[in-house]
Amino acid sequence: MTGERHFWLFKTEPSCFSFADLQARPDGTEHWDGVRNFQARNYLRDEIGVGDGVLVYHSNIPEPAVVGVAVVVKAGYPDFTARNPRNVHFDLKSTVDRPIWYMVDIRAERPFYRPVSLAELKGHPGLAGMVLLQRSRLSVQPVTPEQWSIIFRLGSGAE
DNA sequence: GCCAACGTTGGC
DNA sequence: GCCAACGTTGGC
Repeated sequence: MTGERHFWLFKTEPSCFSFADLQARPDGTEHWDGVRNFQARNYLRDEIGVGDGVLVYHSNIPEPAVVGVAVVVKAGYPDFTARNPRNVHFDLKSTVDRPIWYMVDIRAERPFYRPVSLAELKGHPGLAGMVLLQRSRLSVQPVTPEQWSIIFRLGSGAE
C-alpha cells in the first residue's frame, strides 16, 4: 500500500473542461493534462498519489467555485500533449527521454450538492490559509485535511 | 474588458 | 544571475 491520503485542489475553466465533462468520460476518468507551471508540475510528478482526494474548482466564470470531488486513479506520468505539435500545450523542449510536463488521472466521485463559491471560501475563517486565497494562480495546489473537510461539508449541503 | 499579480524569457 | 519586458491568469 501507499502512504497516507493527501488532498488537492485542481482548477479548470469549465468552458474548456468542466466537472460535468469529467463525469461524462468513460468511468468518469480522464487524464489531467495541459498543466504548464513548474510548481504545479512538481506536485503532479512527485507528490500526488493514487487515492488522493481532489477538489475540482471552476475558474474564470462569474461565480468561481468548487463544484465536486474526484479521486486520483493514476499517479504522475509524462503529459503526452506536450509532444503533439497540434496541441495548444505543445512544448518543443519536452522529449520522451526528458519529459518536462506531467499529468495524473482522476475519476469523478461526485458533484457537490451545491457549489462552494470563492466568496464563501474567502468568508470562512477556517479557510483563510488556503493556497487558493493566497496564490490564486497556482492551478494544482495542496489542501489540508482540515480545509478538505470544511469544504466537503459545505458542498454536501450539511451547512 | 480591465488590470493586478505573478511566472517566464532573454539581454546583458 | 539580475531584472526589465512580456505574457498569462483569473477575479471582478
